[in-house]
Amino acid sequence: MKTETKRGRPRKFDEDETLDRIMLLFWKNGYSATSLDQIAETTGLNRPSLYAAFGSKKAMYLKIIERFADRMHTYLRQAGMETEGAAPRLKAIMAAAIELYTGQTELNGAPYGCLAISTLQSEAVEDADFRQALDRVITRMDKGIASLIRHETRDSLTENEVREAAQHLALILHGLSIRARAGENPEALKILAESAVDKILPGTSHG
Amino acid sequence: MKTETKRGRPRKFDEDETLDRIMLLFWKNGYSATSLDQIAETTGLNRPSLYAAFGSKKAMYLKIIERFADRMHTYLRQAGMETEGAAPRLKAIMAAAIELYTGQTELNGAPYGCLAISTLQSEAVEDADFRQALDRVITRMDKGIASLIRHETRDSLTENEVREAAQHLALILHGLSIRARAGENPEALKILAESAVDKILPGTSHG
DNA sequence: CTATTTTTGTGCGATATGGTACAAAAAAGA
DNA sequence: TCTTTTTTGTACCATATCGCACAAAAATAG
Repeated sequence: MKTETKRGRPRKFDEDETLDRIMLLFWKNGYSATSLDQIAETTGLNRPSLYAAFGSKKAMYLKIIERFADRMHTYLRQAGMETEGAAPRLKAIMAAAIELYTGQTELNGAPYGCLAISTLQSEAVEDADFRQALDRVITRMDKGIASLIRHETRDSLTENEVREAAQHLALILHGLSIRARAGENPEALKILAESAVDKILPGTSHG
Repeated sequence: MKTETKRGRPRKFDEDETLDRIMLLFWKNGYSATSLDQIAETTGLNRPSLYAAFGSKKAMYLKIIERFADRMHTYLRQAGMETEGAAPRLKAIMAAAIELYTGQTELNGAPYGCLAISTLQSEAVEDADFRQALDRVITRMDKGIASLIRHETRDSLTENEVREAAQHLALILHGLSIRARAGENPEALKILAESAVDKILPGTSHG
């Protein structure tokens, strides 16, 4: 624990809180439409301080994406642990994701969808770093869901079935993020998510 | 047919070809990251001409989105008519969409995903016109797929089953667009799409 | 108290931005 | 030919953009 041993003038701001504010800006406007002036205003910092702390606008954004992905991971994992069985856990995870997408969590009170899905795409062609960040987020979601399915359905599914079901559910989830940002009804999205799990997870009763 | 009856100086450019070039720019860079200078350069027109012909940057973009949705509609409809039966038609449509998303059509030779899904989202929160445009594109896709399913499975499905399956497939399709723009393998996406149809369409054999 | 280190804040610089005024150009009408 | 209409192209405007010098400020170390 290294505390209070730094030499120079102390920082006037809390780094985590500042990153949260910047995240909300990027989440609302996207990357290109967010300016350093806006960031400076909502954080109360001036540009040189921002630049010194986080580097360029791009570095700031990519750091925030990574941070978001981490938080999302733990948030969804936690949501999945409140029930048992593959299908119920998957449904709980998807319901939790939809709640976040539609602005019903403390992380974001507005229906902005998934930060990565909503804002990374438009920049993904011109800049390879953005494209890779997007692909990492997707792959991470695939693997996370696959790991849950694999764990909950020991030996009853082949590895291919597990991975395929996980990708199908991730595809659905990303589609739901888009609809959340398009302003669609949260409850309707939850119903879609539930029935999607029933259809996609092998061995579940098909209505 | 009113031709060659206009009074003033003739236009130096073909409107359709020009819109195509602008579309590709927006498709690549997104809305905010595309400048009028870039548009002027790739079209060979200067800004006043562009402005006179299409209005503001925003009007230009929204017109191009609408035009894209129309083309996509006819393109997918045509792809679906080359087979018979609900599942084969849906698979053909999804395969065609993936080919377009991954840059294997003459409309776009690069893997940019769906123009609307890729570029509309980031602007959808700040500007209600963009959000509505996004929602229209989504709803149109829902209805198009539902209409096909309804037509191909007369009486064997309830209206609710039809609409739900259509929305599930649209969700998958939008997820696939994201993955295409993220650079994922087109053949892998096609396999995912095929198996998704098998799982989602009621009454199809479940692997 | 002095030197050192780090952050802050003012201010700037070079360029890019969306949009437009205005005159020249190119067609048709009379 | 002379007017009218429409498009073109130059030049411009006000502002916004990202990024950075540079000195003052605020802490610690000796």
